[in-house]
Amino acid sequence: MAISKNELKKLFNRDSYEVTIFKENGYERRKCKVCGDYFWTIEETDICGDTKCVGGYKFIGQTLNGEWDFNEAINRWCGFFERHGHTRIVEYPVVSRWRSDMYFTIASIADFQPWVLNGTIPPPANPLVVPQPCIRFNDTDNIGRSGRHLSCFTMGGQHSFNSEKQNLKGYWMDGCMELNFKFLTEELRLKPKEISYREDIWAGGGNFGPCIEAFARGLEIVNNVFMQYVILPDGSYEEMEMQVIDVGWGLERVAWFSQGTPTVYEATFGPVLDYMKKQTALSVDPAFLKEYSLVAGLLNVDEVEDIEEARKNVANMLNISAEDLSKTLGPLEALYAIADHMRTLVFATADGAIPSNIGGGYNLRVIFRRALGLKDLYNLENLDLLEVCYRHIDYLRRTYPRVEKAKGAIDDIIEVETNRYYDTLKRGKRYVKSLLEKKERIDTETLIELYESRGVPPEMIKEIADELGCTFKVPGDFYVILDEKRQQATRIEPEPVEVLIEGIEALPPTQLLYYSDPYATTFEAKLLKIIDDRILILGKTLFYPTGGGQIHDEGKIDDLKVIKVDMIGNNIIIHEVEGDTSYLKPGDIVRGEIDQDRRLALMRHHTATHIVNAAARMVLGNHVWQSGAEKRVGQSRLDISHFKSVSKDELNEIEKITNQIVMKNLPVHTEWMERSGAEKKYGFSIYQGGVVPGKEIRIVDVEETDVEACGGTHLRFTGECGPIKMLSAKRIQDGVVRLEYTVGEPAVKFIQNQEALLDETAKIFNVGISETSKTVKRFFEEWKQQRKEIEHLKTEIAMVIADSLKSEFTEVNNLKVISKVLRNRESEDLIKIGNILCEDPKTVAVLCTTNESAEVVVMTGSDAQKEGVHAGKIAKNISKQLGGDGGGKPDLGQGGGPNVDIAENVLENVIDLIKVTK
RNA sequence: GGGCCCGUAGCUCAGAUUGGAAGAGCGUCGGUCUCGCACACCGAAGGCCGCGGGUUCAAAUCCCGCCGGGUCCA
Repeated sequence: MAISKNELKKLFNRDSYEVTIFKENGYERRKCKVCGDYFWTIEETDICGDTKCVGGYKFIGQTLNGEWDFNEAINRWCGFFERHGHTRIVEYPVVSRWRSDMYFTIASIADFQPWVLNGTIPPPANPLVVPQPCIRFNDTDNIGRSGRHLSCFTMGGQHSFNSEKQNLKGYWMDGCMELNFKFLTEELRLKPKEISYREDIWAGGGNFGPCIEAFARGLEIVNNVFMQYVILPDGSYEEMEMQVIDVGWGLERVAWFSQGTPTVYEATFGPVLDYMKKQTALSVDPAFLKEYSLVAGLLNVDEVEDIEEARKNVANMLNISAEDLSKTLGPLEALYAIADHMRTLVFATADGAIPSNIGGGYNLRVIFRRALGLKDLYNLENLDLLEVCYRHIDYLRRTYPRVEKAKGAIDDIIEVETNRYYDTLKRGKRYVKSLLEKKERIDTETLIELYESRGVPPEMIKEIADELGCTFKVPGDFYVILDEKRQQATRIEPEPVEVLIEGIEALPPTQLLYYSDPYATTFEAKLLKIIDDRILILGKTLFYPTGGGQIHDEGKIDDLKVIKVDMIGNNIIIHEVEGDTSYLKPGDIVRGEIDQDRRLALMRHHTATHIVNAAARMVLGNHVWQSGAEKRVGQSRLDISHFKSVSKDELNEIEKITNQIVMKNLPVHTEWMERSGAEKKYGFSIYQGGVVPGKEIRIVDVEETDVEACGGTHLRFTGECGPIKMLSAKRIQDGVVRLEYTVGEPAVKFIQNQEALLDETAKIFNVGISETSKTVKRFFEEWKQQRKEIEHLKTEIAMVIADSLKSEFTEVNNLKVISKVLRNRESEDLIKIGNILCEDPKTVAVLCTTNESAEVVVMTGSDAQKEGVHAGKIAKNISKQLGGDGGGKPDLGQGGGPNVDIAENVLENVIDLIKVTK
């Protein structure tokens, strides 16, 4: 960002922050003597109220409002704002499929980005509140230990939108702070003097604005953010057209504050944590826990350099050693973390995310493995993670009924992931053990390889080394080196070059004829523009452009062949044609005709894709989401999220169901709908294909089967698909399975081809098709059998030949040199013969066989080697003479060359050679 | 989306840098021992070195592509 926070601060002064509620209640502006920030208070104090500044939490053990549990906190909070003119909207999924720039919903405002904030569509209500479950993975190390960090939390989004252009009029700072004050005093029953408000700046995503943090009893309860300015590319800034109140209440935190429990976890996980404590028979002295939690607010890796260091300080304050502190709290912190991690997994699974090694799935895998690791570290055998998930579901569904959807897959996911984790551990341990036993030095390079490729952290190596009694020290800079390596690896990818064709901005959007009648083949249209003599832009068109995973139509415009169709800019379709366009000029009426066979094939594949998607969900479970697709003429593919490979049986089942849907001949309805209306009616599962831009979206509804937002061309009835033949299911990534299939005529052709292959195979063996596999198996077995027999026979032949050669030696320097050219043998045979000959240690065997080329094997007995005869060198020399090359070791040399004819001659001179090459 | 690692006997893996005879341990089967079993000892069987190309006289080994699995990160 071009402007620093300090520079931004200068833009706002006392007047920027003094809202009506401050004036009315006599709040005065003061400067905090600890942090130096300005804040507003009624009290005679010069400390702002932040946890750090007041020296820890002051609300633990106190309640004011009747102890709201998690669900009640949400209802109370929503209820308050509903009574004060807000509409409560249904929360969005935690998996942010409507956005391509993030995997998980990280804040309530994300629900409205980009479509609402950029003015494409109006907000669903104004002002509104939404209890939005969010997932963040940036503080995982703190979870369980800080007492307040969570990987999944509910952000109570309080939003008010202001835009003249769109005629949106909500409240701004005065109204916001009034509501804030009211909630804190009337609902949470805080006294006005207990509340202090700190001035700050909020900046993010190219926007910034003032914000006011509310503190009470040593806890920041909420940050009121006012999105007001946008930063321009040149570093300057201007007022946003749409100004938004973005207040994100941490509703877990509200529940915590209301109950005054030692940590946020007790307040949030309710019965789940009780169950976990009971299962593990874990208890910590409540008095100690309270004392600890009062100062635990100071533990925060963000603001304290080193969490270990911070813990030492806390231990000091409690008058115990850091080790004792860890020992006492470790297991409890593990429970907290496990509870948090499983809750995140529940939410994510309910919305269709899956642990994997890619994308957001990796974060899920990491936290799940962290949970398993903690469970093992503290020997929490009686803790059944699946049961923890079920209890979370049971508790959460009171507010979020949709978490029930996690039930379908979470048992399988946990089983698969658990096995994977322990398999990896086992493999890693075995490997490290073998390294250590071989007494190999484990240098930093090996450490990095172990970590990055085998998932073995250095700490584990240390553990294994200790077990084996080896010495091993984890280099202190290990993670630093890793970091550096990563920074080197991260290159900034070049922005995709925007294809901007000059002069098209002025053109109106092309009228899309393919939607009104996808079966139409000809049309007439006015030519608006010709670019580079090959790109035509028409006023309207039947040609479908590449998009939404469906490739473009082909056909003719007049007599020009259309080879490519794309949509650019503001819904303008460009046709790339082949041929002479010189006769055309803008304003001409042209006649278009699309290739109907191709279009129909594409429609069959597209409608079939929706059917396959639905069938996959039926067979594999509701966690299945589309994660990519490509619809072509001959065959198509659909990538789905699934946590293991799809078996052949499952694929067959999918194939069966898809064809049943086809045979039912269900109607396919298409309809344009307003975005939020469609979301309300069908839910977020309509975004199977990912991001769909625009105010209005097109809904494709395959009756009783599948509803998706989709811009493709579709059939009227499923029966028109014809046969759907599933071709394959491959796991292209962990967590993603690619289904390939073909539809209609190409499906028939494929089946016929398969049959032909089988026929051909059966014919070779001269058996019926039903006998083929049996026969092939028998042939393969026999082939192996006979190969072995040949092997034995070769050995016997070698013995015979060796026997006959034994006496054919020439004595040189007390060595027995045997050289012989054999016909039609293999070097393998020569080695066998040589082996027998060299049982006599004085032997030097030089053997050659001639087929299309000559192969040479030279072998030496032990005495010959002692004399310095080098088989490899001799083989090399001979092979070179034969026009090739060779080499080898002192006892065995091999080589060969193409000059078969002179083999005899070359070997005749071998004796001289031995003398020379000694 | 990017990077890295691994596919060799039923299982777990060596061999790969430096191309030159496919190995070990466990398991299986047989034998010795025993009334019998286990142990111990002796022996044997068991390999399209993931698949397909390329380089080479020669590839488990080097290069390219594919398939299957694993792992670290944005």
